[in-house]
Amino acid sequence: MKRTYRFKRVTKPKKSIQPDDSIHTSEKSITIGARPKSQSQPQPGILSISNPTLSFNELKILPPDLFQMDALDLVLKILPPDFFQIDALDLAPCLLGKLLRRDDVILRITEVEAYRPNDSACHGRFGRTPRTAPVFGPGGHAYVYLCYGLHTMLNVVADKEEVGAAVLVRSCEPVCGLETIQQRRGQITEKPVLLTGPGKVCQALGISTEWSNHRLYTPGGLELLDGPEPEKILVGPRVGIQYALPDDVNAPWRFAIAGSPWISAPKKTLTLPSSEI
DNA sequence: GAAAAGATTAAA
DNA sequence: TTAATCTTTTCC
Repeated sequence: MKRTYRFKRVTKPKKSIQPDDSIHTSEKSITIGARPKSQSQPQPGILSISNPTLSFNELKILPPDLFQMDALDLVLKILPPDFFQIDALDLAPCLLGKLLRRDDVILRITEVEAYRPNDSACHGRFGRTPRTAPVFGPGGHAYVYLCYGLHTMLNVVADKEEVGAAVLVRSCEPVCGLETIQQRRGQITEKPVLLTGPGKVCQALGISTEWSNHRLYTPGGLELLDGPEPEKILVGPRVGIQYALPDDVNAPWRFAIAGSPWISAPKKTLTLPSSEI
């Protein structure tokens, strides 16, 4: 398994980190900006990272070069298998804010839907079939399928083996690798239209159905990483399941980060839970 | 073996 | 609003 470190910013960066700033990495720190070798302490205007935690905002302003380096392993943490082995209804909101990484692309999950056992909208409702077998595997695997013969959908398998539950990733916000995302999407834009919709997320990650059953908790390929927790969460009924039983159609099992523009249509059906109003 | 439908998207 | 597109499941 990949080693994980916790990092902390020990000096304030300049107003913004420039892409051509030099980067120094070592076992215990990442330093960005010109820093004379003779000086043991970071100078003002230099970002130096050493134990513990790099914040999400800091992550976003790091220069692209850093993300092609092994140093990235020092600041991003892969979530362990245990994280996924819970009810899909509990896992779904927990996935908001988490990061999906494949090669130089990192996406922050902004919208999800839970699919569960005894749920007439869940692909597991027909039992274990060649396509849905991963859904019945242990939590933490990917379940990827083709929808309408055109679009691939990425699910995170939830709960214990044999349960048959998963969480659909419906929308994301770009964190790293914008150019690669735009290239794969065939659309040069930074607006939400780039990543709001489950088919778009898969396209941006370059994921096909061959990725179904891939382990998200092992380094390499497609990974699910820890990320900043959202402040408030919106809930609402799931999208595009009119064929299901009324109780399941109405179940509020769709979740999204409140205030985020990176949410797919329809948005009006999402609200703060009654307990927070 | 045939037919219907689908956890969608982009364009008109 | 609709076409595009194809795998899975179900029905005969």
